[in-house]
Amino acid sequence: MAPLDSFDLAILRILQKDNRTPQREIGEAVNLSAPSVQRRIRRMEADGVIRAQVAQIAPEAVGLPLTIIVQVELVSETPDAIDAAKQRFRDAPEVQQCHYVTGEADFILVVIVASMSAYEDFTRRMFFEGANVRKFRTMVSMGEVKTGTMLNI
Amino acid sequence: MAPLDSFDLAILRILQKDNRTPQREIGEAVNLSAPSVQRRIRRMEADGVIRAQVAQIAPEAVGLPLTIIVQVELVSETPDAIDAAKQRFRDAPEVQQCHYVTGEADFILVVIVASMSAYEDFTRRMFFEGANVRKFRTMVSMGEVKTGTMLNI
DNA sequence: TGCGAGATGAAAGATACTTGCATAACGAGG
DNA sequence: CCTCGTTATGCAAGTATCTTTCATCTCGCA
Repeated sequence: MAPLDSFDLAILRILQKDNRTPQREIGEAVNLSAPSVQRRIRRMEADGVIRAQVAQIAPEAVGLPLTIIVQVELVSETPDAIDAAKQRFRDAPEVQQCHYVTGEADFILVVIVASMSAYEDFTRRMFFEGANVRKFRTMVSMGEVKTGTMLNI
Repeated sequence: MAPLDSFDLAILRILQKDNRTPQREIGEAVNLSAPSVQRRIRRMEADGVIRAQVAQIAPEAVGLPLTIIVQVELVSETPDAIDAAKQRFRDAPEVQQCHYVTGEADFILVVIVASMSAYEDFTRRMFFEGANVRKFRTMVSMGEVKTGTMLNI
């Protein structure tokens, strides 16, 4: 995997703001022809530098107004138990983000749901029924101060 | 703002996975012509249902391998103090996500940085120097189990 | 100096996007 | 029950963008 040069970074800076910018326009901004821009984008996609190209949807506009952050602590922390928990969280459609972390908690989840009762249902499926969870702490978001992935590159 | 019908939701389901799917292809999937698909996408952009269309970049590929979740507790919780903190976090390029939450903490931040010393520098700018922060708790991500925004619609 | 790998830009061809227009569906009001 | 106005739709044509090809260039290295 070839390292990224300053052209690649300049292209990424544009694409992470708006990936529908025409290649011609990107080329003008970075001093490269449109085909060159395209080849670099393709290479970065193949290398996994660009993970996906997506539309970001406002959750409240599609009936999912609740964002909840959850700290999860496991009972058993054997590798198998941790892998099982990871798989469980990965497969849950309500889970937007999940991090395995150091510190007092084992996992931090960002969950988006339609209502509190939907969240209650989620906790039952995820944290009870032999789920190896010692305890979990719920923090309800009262406001999305900042969202998205705008890397500082 | 017109409510979303099942066509809109079907289009969103496709776009949040891959927004470079051709409109013709989307049209075939949802039983609509390409121009209709386009008009619906434009309307949802104008209404703010679609917030942005972006490329998702792998942080570690651009020299930002550290993801850190921070719980922040303020000293003063007057509206002015809270707004000041929000503005501070919003303006910091290292902050990817910031939620104002209920519970023991006031804010949850997701911070992406190049190194621990970059994080230390960040904490000095954000949490010291008269920043109205009583305490903050750092949790370093040992693994991104799941990332992104794939709403369950 | 000469070679080879890799990247580049110009141009042509293919694909996708956009617009104009006539028609059809839906509601509100007579 | 009908008519009208509003809105959404598909088709077709025009425009812009993307993609491929190919000749050239650059750079590292022998």
